[in-house]
Amino acid sequence: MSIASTRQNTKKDKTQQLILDAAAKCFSKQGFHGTPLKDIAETVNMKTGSLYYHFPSKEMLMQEVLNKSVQLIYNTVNDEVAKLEDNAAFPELLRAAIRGHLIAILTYSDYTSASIRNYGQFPEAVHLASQSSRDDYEQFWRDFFDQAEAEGAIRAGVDKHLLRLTIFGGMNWASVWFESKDTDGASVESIADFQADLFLNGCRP
Amino acid sequence: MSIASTRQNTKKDKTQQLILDAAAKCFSKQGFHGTPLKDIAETVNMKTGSLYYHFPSKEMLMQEVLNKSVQLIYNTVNDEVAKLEDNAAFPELLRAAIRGHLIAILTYSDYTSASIRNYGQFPEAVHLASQSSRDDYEQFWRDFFDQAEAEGAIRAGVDKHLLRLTIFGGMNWASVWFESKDTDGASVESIADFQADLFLNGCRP
DNA sequence: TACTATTTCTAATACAAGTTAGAATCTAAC
DNA sequence: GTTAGATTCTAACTTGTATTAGAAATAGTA
Repeated sequence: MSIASTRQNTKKDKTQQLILDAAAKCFSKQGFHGTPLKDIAETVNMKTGSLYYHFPSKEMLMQEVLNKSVQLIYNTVNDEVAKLEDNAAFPELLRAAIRGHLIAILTYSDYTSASIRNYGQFPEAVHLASQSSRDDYEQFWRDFFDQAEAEGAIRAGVDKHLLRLTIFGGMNWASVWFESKDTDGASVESIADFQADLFLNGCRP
Repeated sequence: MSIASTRQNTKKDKTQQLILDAAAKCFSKQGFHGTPLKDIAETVNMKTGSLYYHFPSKEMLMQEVLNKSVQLIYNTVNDEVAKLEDNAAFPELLRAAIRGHLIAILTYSDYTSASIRNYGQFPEAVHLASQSSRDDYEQFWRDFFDQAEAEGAIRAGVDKHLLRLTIFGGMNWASVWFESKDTDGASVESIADFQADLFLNGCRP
């Protein structure tokens, strides 16, 4: 209802996007409660009150940022997986899914880390508004590991639930440490390859 | 200067601990900026102003919570590792270190998730005050993997830096999802065993 | 140019929150 | 029981912030 459908190129939509971008950037750095609307307004060269012509409340702004974040991640993961051959095996699929998740998280880091870092803290209404999208994405990964297990691609005795949560942790945590290393650090692809390899094969010789 | 030394059993120290506990609980749930002092005061049946008899500012409260959090984690990890035989091999050591980190994170979850979840958001002064402790703990893990590599316990080509960051992610993320599952979910020990096994051997058959 | 709709600004409101000073209360020792 | 010290409360002050209503300005159109 909010991302794909409001893609007209009217001037109004354009400034709405600018405001949303500014909000994502501020929220990601200072948190929801730590960000005054004044900061967001200044980022787009506006006065605070003017924001209300485009958004009904600060909470709604956060809601849009969170929704867009989930959409971006889900779409990117789907894209990366879709690039593979139809008969791709589990290791390739996992590598692609991790790559997609990391690309989204680290490319659109304003949106995703605004969401990931402060998810626990914003109001219940914001949580509820993104619940179904997040459930969909979670289900994607559930199905993914279910199928892998059915194919015998996962070692017996491995708890799929903990597996998914641990992999999520490894990926999402990257949004915390990745940033100061714009050029010198590892590339997103190489991080994805590393993590996929680690989760598949471990670090032992 | 703050944790071990102020362990007298005077009434003053006791209420200071109560306030610190309340602050940790509130901060962990609502974040630093999202927590009014009123909430902390009510948790210990006080009026807001009375807190200032024990703490000079809200920021200092956060600082103490963060410091205690780092200490708790580091100490617990050391304890778990120290329980092992002197000649314990890398897999056992890693399992113990992960167990310690998770025990700390999930047992003292008020303190640790107050710190982990909002670390990026609180004022610079708070960051600086905990910098050295955090550096020490990070160095512990660096040394740990350096030695493992020297012993040939880590597969050639595995990036130790990414390895440490990814393992940290897997562990720290547990502070986000672990909580509603007090009894029905996996125990802390079993989570630690699972994660150690995953990072060591991967999930493939 | 004049008129209308869109967008932004100004200024005020209302309330919440961190902090402080001094009064009030409680505790414990003499 | 009185008194001194420790602890908490009351009541203010100041600042900041989300939100709103209406004025001003801008842009587009006939």
